Amino acid sequence: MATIQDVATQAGVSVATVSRVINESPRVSPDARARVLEAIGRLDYRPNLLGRNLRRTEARVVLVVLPSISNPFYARIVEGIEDVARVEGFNVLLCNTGDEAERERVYLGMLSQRLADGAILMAPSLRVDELELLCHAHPLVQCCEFHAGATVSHVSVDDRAAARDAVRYLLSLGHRRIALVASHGSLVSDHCRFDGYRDALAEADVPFDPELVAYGRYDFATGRACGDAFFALPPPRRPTAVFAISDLAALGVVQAARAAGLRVPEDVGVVGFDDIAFASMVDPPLTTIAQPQYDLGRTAAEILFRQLRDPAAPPEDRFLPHRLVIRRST
Amino acid sequence: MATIQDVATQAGVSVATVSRVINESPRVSPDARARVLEAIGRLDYRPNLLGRNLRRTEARVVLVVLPSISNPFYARIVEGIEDVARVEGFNVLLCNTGDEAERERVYLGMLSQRLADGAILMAPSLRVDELELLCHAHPLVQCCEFHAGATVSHVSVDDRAAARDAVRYLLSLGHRRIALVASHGSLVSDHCRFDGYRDALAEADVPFDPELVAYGRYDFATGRACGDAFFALPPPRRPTAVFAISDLAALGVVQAARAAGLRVPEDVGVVGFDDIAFASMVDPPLTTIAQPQYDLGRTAAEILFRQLRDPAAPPEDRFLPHRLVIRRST
DNA sequence: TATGCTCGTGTAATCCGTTACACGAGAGGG
DNA sequence: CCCTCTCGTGTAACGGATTACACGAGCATA
Repeated sequence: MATIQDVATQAGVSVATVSRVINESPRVSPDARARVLEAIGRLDYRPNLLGRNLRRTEARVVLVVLPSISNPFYARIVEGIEDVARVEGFNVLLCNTGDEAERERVYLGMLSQRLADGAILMAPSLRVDELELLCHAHPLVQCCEFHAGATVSHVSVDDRAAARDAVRYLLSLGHRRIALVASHGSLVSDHCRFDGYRDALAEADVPFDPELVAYGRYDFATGRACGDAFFALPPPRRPTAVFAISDLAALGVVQAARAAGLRVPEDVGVVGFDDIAFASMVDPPLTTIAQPQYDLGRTAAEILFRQLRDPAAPPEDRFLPHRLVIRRST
Repeated sequence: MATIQDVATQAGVSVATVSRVINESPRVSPDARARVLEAIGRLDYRPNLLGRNLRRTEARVVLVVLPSISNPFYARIVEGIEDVARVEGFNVLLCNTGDEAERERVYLGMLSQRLADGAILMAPSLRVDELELLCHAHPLVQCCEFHAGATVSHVSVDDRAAARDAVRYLLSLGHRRIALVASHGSLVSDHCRFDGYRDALAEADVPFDPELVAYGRYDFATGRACGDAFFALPPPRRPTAVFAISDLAALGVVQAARAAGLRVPEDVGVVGFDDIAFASMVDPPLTTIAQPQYDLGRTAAEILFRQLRDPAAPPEDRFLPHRLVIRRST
């Protein structure tokens, strides 16, 4: 593989001049530039970026840390991040943590090892203090999920308002027994969506009934299990509608309803959260709170690059608008 | 940020000794080792991997090139690749090409720029000659899709046999008007699945009817459009079953059937391909050909690392077993 | 003609580890 | 007591680029 030295020799100039041509410095005579370009072409020279990166102390890589890329909700966000990163000349390194804090730590260690310049965290399993420490040393952005109170940039929808909108809508359809598939992790969306649910009930003077809240994760199995529990309740206590913390969980609820011999939406209404592509592919198409996934990704990346350019920039908290998408599951 | 020199000074040894400790060379006295480890701890030293990588001329990165991570079929494969890469100490760089050959070229350029050591291609849009050229210079594995005849390693299921099994199964249910949602790209799965379809029809002496084949891509919209066309046919000509080239397309077909007032599976049977997680979450759960996605990823990675260790290793062609998963859409 | 610019270019230091080679000390054998 | 080995360690070259600094040439100004 040709090196910059080979090009220099071939073109009859010094390595400095070759480097200047590559980096489009104006201080190169047209003549020298032509000879260098010619040599580069002849030798099929491509700069060794390991050398450049070492010299510049940058990797031009951003970490995208998430529990699992198999969750289609993240996939679309990643595309938003990638599109911004590409125009900035950065690469996206995918970091599946499987929700293990230790794997997350290993990946984030790449920052201090200089293999990455910044990171976007989707659902941090790190403790707040670790996060804070880290963000003093490296550009960091939380996307969608975040630790409330941490002085780390973040971008997300207003989860509380979004959940409130979803439940208000169910109330407006006349539902009074509205169940919630929730999660009690340490992330804001867990709390906020729960709070939004209670907000809406309180507004409508519908008493909160703990029997109508089941906890789990954000996946299909959780929805199925919670749904099974809800629909096992005898008719007066059984919910007539379910608000699920994610579309995946909502799909599980729909399946549980069918298994219990209930029709959606006639016997039970279901609302999801996220608006993944699948929400509109299934039958019945899912009513859900749409998160602007692609824009969440883009925005997170934009904030990250701002911090990369100006390390002194203060952390930003950005909220993007959500949207209630009414389909046929309600 | 501390460098190896700082550690050396702090520990009262030379940088060589520090390096030996880090790389677990046996030629270090227990005493020196202890002092070095102590200094590393005190300074919170982490080796700058840019320096190491330059010296070793490796990036410890594998490229995973695919059209779109939003397709859940790929997501699971990526996890298989990642799990193997992690134990090898490699990172996975995600390369969404959006099916643009140019973007694919840019990403693969990272190989010659030393930012990556090898690549796994999911659905190459490069020409065969480019591929061949590339694989002489760098370890390369094609996963799932591949250019037939290219002397580049690959791992996939036997697409032709798989499609044959799917159609045989529909025939065994008594279907005679079996439609196919196909694709006419240059990839093998396009051809092979088509061939398998014809194989099965021929075996059963069912005449091939071009009216029952529609072409598109692998996505939901394709399935919907092709399904709409099929179900617009008047009853004697209308298919009683559809075999779709992917689960996503099958989902589109199911939606089209519903839109046409047809019940699945009573009026029309649908079989997909891939067995993505969603196939079992929808209603009716999809009968499909399961590809061992995770293992496809693992195997591709294993072949890649074999080639990385021994660049002279001959290309491998590996076929993994598929499986007909019968659910309720047939 | 001397002075001071600008311009183009080259030399060499630098980024940070890794490792070939050299060297001195101590052990063991003859 | 000398020779040979092994062991632990250090020095310095090296990987491939970037860039501060220096320098000579050419030109304009005084």
